[in-house]
Amino acid sequence: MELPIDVTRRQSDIIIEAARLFREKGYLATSIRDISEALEMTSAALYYHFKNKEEILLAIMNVGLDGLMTAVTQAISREKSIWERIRAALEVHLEISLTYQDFAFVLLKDLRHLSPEWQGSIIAKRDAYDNLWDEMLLEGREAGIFRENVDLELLRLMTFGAVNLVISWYKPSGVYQPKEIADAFLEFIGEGVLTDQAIAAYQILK
Amino acid sequence: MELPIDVTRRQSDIIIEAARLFREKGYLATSIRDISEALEMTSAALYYHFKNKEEILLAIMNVGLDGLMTAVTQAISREKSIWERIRAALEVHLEISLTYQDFAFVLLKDLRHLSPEWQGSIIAKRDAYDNLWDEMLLEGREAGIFRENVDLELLRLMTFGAVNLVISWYKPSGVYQPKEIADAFLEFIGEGVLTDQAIAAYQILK
DNA sequence: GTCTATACTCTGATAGAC
DNA sequence: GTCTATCAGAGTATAGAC
Repeated sequence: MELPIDVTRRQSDIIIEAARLFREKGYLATSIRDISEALEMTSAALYYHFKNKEEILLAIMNVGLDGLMTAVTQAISREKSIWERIRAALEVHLEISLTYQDFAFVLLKDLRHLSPEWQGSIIAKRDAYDNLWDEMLLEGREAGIFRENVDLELLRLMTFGAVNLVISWYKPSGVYQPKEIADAFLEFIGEGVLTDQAIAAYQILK
Repeated sequence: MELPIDVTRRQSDIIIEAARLFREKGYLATSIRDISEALEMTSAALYYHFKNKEEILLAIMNVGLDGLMTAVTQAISREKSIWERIRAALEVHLEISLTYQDFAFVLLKDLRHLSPEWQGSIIAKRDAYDNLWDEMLLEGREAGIFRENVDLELLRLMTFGAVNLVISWYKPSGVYQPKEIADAFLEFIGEGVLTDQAIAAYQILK
């Protein structure tokens, strides 16, 4: 697994293992010793690579958000129509969230364990990602994809909410792949929010 | 606030205050001293009322689940048609979850901090509640309320998922009341899962 | 970069007086 | 039923040798 930011090889090992443990046991329930033992090093050695436990949490969150933002931005830029951009964004969002489940999980659950200053920096990054979606959904509405009465912020929240639900079931070994789940999801919410015109277009694309 | 199970007055105080703190700071981040100081007593005094910290968590979960089960069961028994029973169950589920938010929150987030044995007892109780819903939704499908292709377990999961989303925004001081939110939710998912016949019936009932 | 050793703090929990 | 006093253990983090 390659991490998208400027960290040393050893830092990257620590981030990946810590994310796994934070997900498995929770941030507070995971001790510095748990992490170091899983990496077959002493707890003191960890402090050479990170200033403290909180900085490991911060690194996990930054890696997770940067990875998601980069992947979704790239996916969007490859598509021409707004409909295809939304579909691709959903698929890649799901794919990244499911592939890097530990990061997605920590991002969702452990913001409160960051000090207020760091919390602010992560929230700002998350807001930028949310904005990307809101702009895309707005463009979608202007293009007549969504019914007039659909609240777009609510739609984004429900979309992310559904994705988070999926994270709690999904096993990488299972039969469903992110693309299939994204399609099933579009189908499920489809009749509720999409216009007849959009549904017809979707049938053609499949 | 009256608690529905057999606890002393002081135990009830502790349960309510602990639930508030567990929600605010998290179970592990809340110390026995935090709870006792909030109640203006010493940490040792707490141990007269509960054997240990875990038993407080268990009591919160039992109170929360019993309260939900009782309220929803009663609401269902008051309604005649399956459609009205489902609508009433949704409304009361929301109302209880929003009125006793601390309990709902702890129930959702802190199961992992219970020892395996206690976890089993809470999961069994939760399964009984889920079953109540599944039976009701099944009856609804047999009565022709839901489209044939709707997966009922998925519907329940998405319903609870949406409710959980609401819990994270809802402020009791706000303008929206549980009944209004339940109606808005029915409207939102309505066109996706309900049959035309059910929608028509719903319009009449409003 | 990693180790040993250790300082310091906070935690859950108990004993025993009142 | 609540208190004072206290303990054992675990937690984060650091100092300094290699």
